[in-house]
Amino acid sequence: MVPEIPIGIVSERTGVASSALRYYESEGLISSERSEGNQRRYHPATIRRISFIKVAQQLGLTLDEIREALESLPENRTPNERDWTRLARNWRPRIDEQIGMLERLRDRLDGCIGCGCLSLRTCKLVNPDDQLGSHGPGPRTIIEPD
Amino acid sequence: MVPEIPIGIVSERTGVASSALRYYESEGLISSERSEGNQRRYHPATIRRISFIKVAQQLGLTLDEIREALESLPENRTPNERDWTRLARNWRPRIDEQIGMLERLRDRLDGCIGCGCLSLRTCKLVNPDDQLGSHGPGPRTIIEPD
DNA sequence: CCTTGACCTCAAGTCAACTTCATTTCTTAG
DNA sequence: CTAAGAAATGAAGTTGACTTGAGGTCAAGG
Repeated sequence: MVPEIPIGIVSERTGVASSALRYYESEGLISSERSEGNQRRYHPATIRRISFIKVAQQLGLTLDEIREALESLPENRTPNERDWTRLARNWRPRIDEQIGMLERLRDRLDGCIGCGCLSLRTCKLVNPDDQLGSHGPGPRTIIEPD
Repeated sequence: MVPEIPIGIVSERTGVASSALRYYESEGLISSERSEGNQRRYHPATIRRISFIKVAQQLGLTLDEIREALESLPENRTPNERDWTRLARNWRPRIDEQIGMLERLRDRLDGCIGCGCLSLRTCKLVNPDDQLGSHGPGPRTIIEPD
């Protein structure tokens, strides 16, 4: 018998509204048991799961993608350190990529917007590798590495 | 008489769909003149403006915020280097902040998610400065500096 | 002149991620 | 035991940022 936490407390602890928690459940991101009177009771590990969801959202992942990531967790037991660490490590490249994108943006914005070249297809910020159209139309630099 | 560019070309050059350009106009982010036959004709400077909008979106700004930023540009003349540079500089802190947030995330994710402390309000990732509730409920670290 | 493709407008639709509402049921402190 | 406050449900509404659709106009090549 694990302590079971009501939705209000989970909401308070995670900063996620109760309505959002119900929504997450309807979307298959989290689960709950029910009390005698049909109210949700959460396993403490669910709080970690919810924190994970929030962090993932900060990274720009959609709930769909997050659910997919969460599906790699074991269902028959409470996820342990190793499980979570594995998940976290998968994000490393994604985080590095985002940081790189922002650094490029920062380092070039002044000169690039300032000089007006942001309007040209030859701009390094907009087309870092000069491969125009290689990934469909439009500026792409900010998303792609040098 | 400045060369006036039709919407399709602007779309092609910026990678923004024509429908989106019309939408931006309806939202007051860009403007256009009209041809004899009532078709939109854009000033070349508008392309730079649109690129700016795209970059700003990458930074997570809403169109509302972007419009506000753009309103600081002069309306009676084509914005020059100085105008754009000033705008770009305003973003510097914002970009730095985002980079910082991601670096903190990267540096702590392994240990933090791994050890399970992500579920606790004392976690550094979730509450870096231990000022619980100082900005409303919920984890905030990823958004705030050390 | 005709056809094709680019444009026009306005209304409505879409998608993600929730929130709000109305109504009913639990749970718990006094 | 009772009243207040927390929770449940299902449907509908919201917000941001566009896209799609219907029905009509414009512009250019053959």
